[in-house]
Amino acid sequence: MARRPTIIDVAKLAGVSKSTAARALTDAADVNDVTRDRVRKAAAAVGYERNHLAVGMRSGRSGLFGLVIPDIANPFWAEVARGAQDLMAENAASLLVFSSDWDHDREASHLRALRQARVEGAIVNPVSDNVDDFGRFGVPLVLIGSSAERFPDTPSIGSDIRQAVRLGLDHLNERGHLAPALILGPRSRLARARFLRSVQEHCLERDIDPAILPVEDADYTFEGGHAAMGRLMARQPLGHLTVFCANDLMALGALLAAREAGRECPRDVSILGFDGVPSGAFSWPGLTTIEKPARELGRRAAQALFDEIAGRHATGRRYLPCRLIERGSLADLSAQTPLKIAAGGRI
Amino acid sequence: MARRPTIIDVAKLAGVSKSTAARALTDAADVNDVTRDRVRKAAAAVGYERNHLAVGMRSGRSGLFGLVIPDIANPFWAEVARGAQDLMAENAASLLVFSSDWDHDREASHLRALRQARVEGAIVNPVSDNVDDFGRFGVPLVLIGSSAERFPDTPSIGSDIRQAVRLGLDHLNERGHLAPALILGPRSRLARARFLRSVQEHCLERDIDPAILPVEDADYTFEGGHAAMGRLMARQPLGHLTVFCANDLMALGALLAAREAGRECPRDVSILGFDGVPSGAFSWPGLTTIEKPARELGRRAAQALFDEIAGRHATGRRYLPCRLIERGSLADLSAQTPLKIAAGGRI
DNA sequence: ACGGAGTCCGGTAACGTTCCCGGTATTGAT
DNA sequence: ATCAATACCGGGAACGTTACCGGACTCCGT
Repeated sequence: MARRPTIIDVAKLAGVSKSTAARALTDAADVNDVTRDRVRKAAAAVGYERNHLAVGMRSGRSGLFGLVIPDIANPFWAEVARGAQDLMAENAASLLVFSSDWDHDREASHLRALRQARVEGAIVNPVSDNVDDFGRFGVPLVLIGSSAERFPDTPSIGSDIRQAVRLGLDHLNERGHLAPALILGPRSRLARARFLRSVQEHCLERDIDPAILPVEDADYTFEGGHAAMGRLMARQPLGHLTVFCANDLMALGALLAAREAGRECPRDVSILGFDGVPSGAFSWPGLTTIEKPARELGRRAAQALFDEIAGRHATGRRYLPCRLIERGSLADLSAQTPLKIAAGGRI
Repeated sequence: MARRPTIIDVAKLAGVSKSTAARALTDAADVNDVTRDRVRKAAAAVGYERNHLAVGMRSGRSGLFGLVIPDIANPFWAEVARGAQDLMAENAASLLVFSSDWDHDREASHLRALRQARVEGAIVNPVSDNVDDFGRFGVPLVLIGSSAERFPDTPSIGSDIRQAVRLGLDHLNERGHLAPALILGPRSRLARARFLRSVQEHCLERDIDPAILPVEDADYTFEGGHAAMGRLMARQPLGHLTVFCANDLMALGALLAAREAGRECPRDVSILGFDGVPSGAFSWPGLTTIEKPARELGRRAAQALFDEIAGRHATGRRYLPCRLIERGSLADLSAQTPLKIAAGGRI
């Protein structure tokens, strides 16, 4: 188990000083070409590989970055991680990944680990309410996800919920669904408020009273969506039922609830999801949904971090547009019920 | 933008030498309790956080570990990553995550980055055939996944395919499916051979000629499974068709193909998957499958790494058992076709 | 009073790298 | 032949931490 070769070993073999060896290997000036070549050969011969710990120590740049997300096993966050990581690899940087499980203590602990590792920057989906944790992080930070809105002073990136909701509602409208029921997340979550507010705004634009939309609360889980759909069907046992769910998991739960109740999708019920999880492609029918640009979110967050480090401060929040994915969970009601509510009241 | 406080700042404020400060903060002996307390207070006061780069440099232990997998966005590998990362967090270590995209060059590049970061160990799902890359990695290594079998000299962990196949075949048997068709991966993949061999072994145990099992090749994708199922149905247009797929994605593709052909699952076709991806829970019917212990795989790989570092060499390959998840994609044929093939060979 | 054991602390070196500075050799111009 | 400019190289310091060693002090038994 031999010691790993250092630059001194390389220098010795090449017959130069370590300073020259370092210069040669860092493509710096002030080195003769033949010397540089000799050093390169020597480095290859002894199997030298630069010690990034030492480099980081000397230069202050560790080449390390951090990513703290709720759960790397969650497909959305996995995509975000992938995007961030791709950009890191392109820039010869490495990414430390942590899962916080929506737990404040765990988050704090991971942030501490990040600082101790002397990361050059970090991307975080904040679960903590403590602004100080981020304001005084001491390292360039980019927040990501809807919960980042609580920290206006820190640069952040998220998907454009307003645009997404408009996209969904427009699409629903085109297909003749004018007043969909809503299955939302828990009242404590910021994302719920933003989603609901966007729906209300767009309804008003269409002269629809938002108050007529049936709303059910759930908890962003499959089971929650299943139960909420049950309540919705109890409230409206007859006629076509259209539901706009605040995430795909609840939409899939709603889909199952409908089938169990003997109401077939898209014949008797229409379901629109929100997220773009892969599972939506394999349900029956396939889930029509609005896809968040997860991977791009990760890439852009990483890019923002690089920009920040390079001195291009881009504070404030940036929104990335979402995309509609049509599969089969929406009925086309536009023919059979022509403008039932629209221009003023023809049946 | 003040400089980050070092242990010298702490020592100064506490009125001790940096040696004493270091001792106090590392819970070492040879330091008075009141002194230790004073140092702790001082550290908190200046907001000191230990520089892991310097520690790693001095002690040779960086606290960093590496994970190189094909794709962090793939749900199976995301689970593996999560398991590994959980164990890292429990041991105050950090995990560097890389996606190789099944690309040799990318893999090599990531391994180099890992060595330069002076990781204490790495978990790798090998894509490269080059034994040297791993034999001379220079850092404790644990391989993971079926492709690791090519490297018998390096400790590795994988799911127990033989046990998994027996589980699936036994379950199929109990429900009256004696000779399922097979949808396998590409012939180039090692996992295919192992899967097929296990099926053959278990068939022989039951006095079934493996040669009578219809086999179709695909490429582990949804589309591949879809096409393979089409060919299978063309070969056997009548009667109940039972298919054992080598992964869940192909199984879901097969499910769709069956439905498109008007053959209802589980009435007309039965489909058994292999992997345990989340999407299988949301298909219709839910996909009965054999779940690989992905998260546990990650945990155990990390544990093996720690063991290795602690000097407990555990070379050789370890297999983790898989688990059957019953959902709805298998018909129960045991009543209607009582032992049609069993005792001796009537078709 | 003295030696020895024990407790606590400070100085120094070392980890591997890069940067700064000064030194030598070479070149070209006068 | 001399000087200045240039090209190239080596020595040393520094980044922040911990391990090692030795020194100072207290306490106790003789």
